Amino acid sequence: MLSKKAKYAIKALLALADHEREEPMRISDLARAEQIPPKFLELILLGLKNHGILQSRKGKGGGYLLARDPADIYLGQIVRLFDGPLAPVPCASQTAYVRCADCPNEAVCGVHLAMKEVRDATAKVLDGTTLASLRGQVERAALVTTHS
Amino acid sequence: MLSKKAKYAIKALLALADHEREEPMRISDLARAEQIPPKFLELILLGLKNHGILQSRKGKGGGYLLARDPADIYLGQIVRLFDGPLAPVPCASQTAYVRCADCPNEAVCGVHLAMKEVRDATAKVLDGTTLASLRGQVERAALVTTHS
DNA sequence: ATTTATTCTATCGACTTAATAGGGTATCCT
DNA sequence: AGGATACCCTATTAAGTCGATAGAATAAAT
Repeated sequence: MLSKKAKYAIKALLALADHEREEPMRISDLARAEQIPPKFLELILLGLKNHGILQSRKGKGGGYLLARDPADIYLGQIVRLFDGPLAPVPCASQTAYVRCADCPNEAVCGVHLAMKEVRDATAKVLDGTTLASLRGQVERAALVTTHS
Repeated sequence: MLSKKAKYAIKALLALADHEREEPMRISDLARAEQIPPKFLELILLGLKNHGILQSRKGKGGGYLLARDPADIYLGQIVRLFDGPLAPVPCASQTAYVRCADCPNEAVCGVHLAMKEVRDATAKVLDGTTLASLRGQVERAALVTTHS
């Protein structure tokens, strides 16, 4: 399950990617636009900032803006930040591997083998999708919808 | 995250697939072999039985056995049974679709688009893996390990 | 200085998960 | 018949996580 935090984070980032660069957006405006509880969004944006994904400016005219090019912000990083490793089990994680205490030989563990495939498939999608590419997908989908 | 229930279920089912067919296994033996708390495993096997995946026999010489051929038991069904839909968000689920209350147009929602890809990738793996095929993978992995 | 807007810490209730307890019921064997 | 065996079922609990809110502190602009 994707947490609300991760979901809200992606929505907010997409909105920021759509917004003019170098032009900060306020928490309250973002919250209203994306239907997110403002104080909750506050926490999320702060987390994104502390991980170098967002920049912030305080005071009048301040707010949040992307710290990097949208083509350099991967969904995989966002999801891992809020929800932890992509792998369904720790022993199948590439970025946060933890051995199973009980498992005598992970190389011949059915659960391990199957879940490693799941984690690879998930990582292929999320580490292959950037804010920019996702924005492109949304635009193309909007065109299709309009034409019908 | 894969729950312990789902993890234990897969382990137990694999053990049953390895075991001679028509020959029941006791909860206590399965629990010892797979390092699972016996009373917890009891609950899990009962669930599998109530969904037609296992059969049971009571009394002396009783226990649990597979209700179908291992080639007809899909990991996707097991995981869904214990952990719910594979999709990270309800609006991306094929088997348990639920619309997002706040989302005005899901066709152009970035989260929806990305998570649908994740769910499809996950489903491709889990609905493409059976107890029999997984058993095969484990066997092949065991050969490789032995040869080195 | 005052306004604006982010920063930080603490807290809350609701829900879920992993596990255990304990009695009930069906079946087999002698 | 009757005990032993082993599954069946419901309830409970302790711990942890999640979504959300509160409120004061800090920094920047005018």
